[in-house]
Amino acid sequence: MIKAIAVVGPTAVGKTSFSVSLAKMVGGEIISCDSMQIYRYMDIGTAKATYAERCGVPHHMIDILTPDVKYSAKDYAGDALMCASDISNRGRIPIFCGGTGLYLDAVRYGRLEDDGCHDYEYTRTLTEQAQQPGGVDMLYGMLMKADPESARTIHKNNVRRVIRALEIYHSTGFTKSERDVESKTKSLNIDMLVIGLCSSSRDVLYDRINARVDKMIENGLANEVRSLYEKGYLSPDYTAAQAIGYKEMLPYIKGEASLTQCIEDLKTSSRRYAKRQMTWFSRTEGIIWLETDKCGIPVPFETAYDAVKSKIDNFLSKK
RNA sequence: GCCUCUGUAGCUCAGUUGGUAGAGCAGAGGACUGAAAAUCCUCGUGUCGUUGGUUCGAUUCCGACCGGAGGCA
Repeated sequence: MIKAIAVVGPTAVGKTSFSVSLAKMVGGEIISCDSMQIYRYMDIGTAKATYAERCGVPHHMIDILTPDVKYSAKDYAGDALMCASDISNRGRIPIFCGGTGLYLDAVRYGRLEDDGCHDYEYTRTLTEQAQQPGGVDMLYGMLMKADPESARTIHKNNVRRVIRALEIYHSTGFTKSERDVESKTKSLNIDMLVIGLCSSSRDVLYDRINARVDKMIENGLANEVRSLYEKGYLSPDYTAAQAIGYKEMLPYIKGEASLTQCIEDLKTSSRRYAKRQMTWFSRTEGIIWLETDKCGIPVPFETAYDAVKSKIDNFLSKK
């Protein structure tokens, strides 16, 4: 069983600096848990830790793919677990750090074996059917028949998830609900202490987000987006093109919107994203919350660390 | 100076043939097991510019005034 620490929380809350200090404190290495930092050339917009910010602490799962490659939670779970295992074998502590809740859950609870639960031909057909008039209701009707339990928890307008549930049933013969129950009860490969960073107030966090966006612009976000666009990396069907910062800046690069407008949109998207992350992590099992700022000033690491030190010591020493 | 249009939710605007109003966006809350920085769900009382008048009753009709836009001089 691998022992790992995770540092999670909404965007701009201060995960990067906390995790680096923590790594130095406990002798750890960072495993990024971020669906967009895995892509190369997307540095400013994804707020990757700079070389200086890393302070010599090794960072993994960053810059592993070009932005035209599709990646998934399952891929991440496999790759990240290998990293963690390697770090652990070298006698160091793997520290997951990032804001992609699903990826972290995939590491903790996901299934790693490839059991052929994909059928791209099938999902393409369903996606086309969803575009037809009445298609959404038809797909939902199919799901109610195949997997009534999932149908109860998935809203019919959430076409993506309706289709995913249908795909699972179609390609494995098991319903999504059956598989979920199974993965909830299986034994885990990793024991994780999850520390959730949060802000003393919503306003403080939002101020930090807005300021960070302004900083990204200063640091040349527009040029980064332009360069990706020119290389064809922001084609709408790439996962990377969904990244906040890139999709908001694109209208400016294309000359379709003003810079001011795009910056506003980028700030709005980031704030909403932060809210979704907080909702997600508020339901994360065993999470320990830690306030990392007061009145807009980050708390010194030592002060924050003191609040969780005993829990970390306990966790690391228990066999 | 005169004429026309306009003033309704934080923003952009509907609407009420007179019975105190509703969309989109923003905002708030929530869901989430192989696309997740994605996807989806729920939530709408605001001196209807101000002030007089007509009316049982005015945000709606009439007048004046104060903003804004355009036109003529």
